[in-house]
Amino acid sequence: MKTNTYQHFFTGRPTPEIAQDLLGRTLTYQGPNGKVGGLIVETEAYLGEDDSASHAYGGRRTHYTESLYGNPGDVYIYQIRSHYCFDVVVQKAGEPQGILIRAIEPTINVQQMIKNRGVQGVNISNGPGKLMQALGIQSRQMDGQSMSDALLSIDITSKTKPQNIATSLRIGINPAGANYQAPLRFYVAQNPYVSKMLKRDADEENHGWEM
DNA sequence: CTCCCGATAGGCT
DNA sequence: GCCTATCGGGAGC
Repeated sequence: MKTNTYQHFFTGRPTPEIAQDLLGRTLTYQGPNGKVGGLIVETEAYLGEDDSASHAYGGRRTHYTESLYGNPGDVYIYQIRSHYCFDVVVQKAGEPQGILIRAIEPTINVQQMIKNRGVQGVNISNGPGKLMQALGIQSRQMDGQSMSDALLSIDITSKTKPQNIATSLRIGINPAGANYQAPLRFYVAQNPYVSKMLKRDADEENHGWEM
């Protein structure tokens, strides 16, 4: 049962562990121009009410953040400036933890994603707003839906194993107010589609995946 | 390549 | 008005 599999995957272990386990799994979107998607190469964990960087900090629960409080495997889509970003909701309902998908390596219908973005190369999807534009998602329409029946989903039945997983502080959060200085950003070391990637660190040979 | 700044949209207090 | 889990362009190294 797909629903139960989702529940099992997205609950019952620490959010940072789930965030790492998402690396190398395939994110797909069944869009109006066909299926598009790629391998997840970068994630960030947001730990809910006690995490000052979380939208649910201090129990903040509004119409806008409501879907963070939903079931494990639900979609949380929000907007920052003119960009849309995507979280997977994790942990049990009512516990507002989430994992931000920050970058993917395009693998499915790459030409369509190039078209959606208007650029080629790593800039197709090396950032949370960019990957959403690459997929062709430019609204909050799917916010609150379960991935088990949404057009947007993650294949949790298989993954391409990263050779090495690197960690860092999260990007773009206010360091002064952050309760969590912990390294809650995870990425596939040497994968060129990771955001803020230095060119000299990118491995053009195997993109950081196990062979 | 790295740093810095302005643009831009929507929801909150 | 204020804030933000961003992006892309431009200046300077």
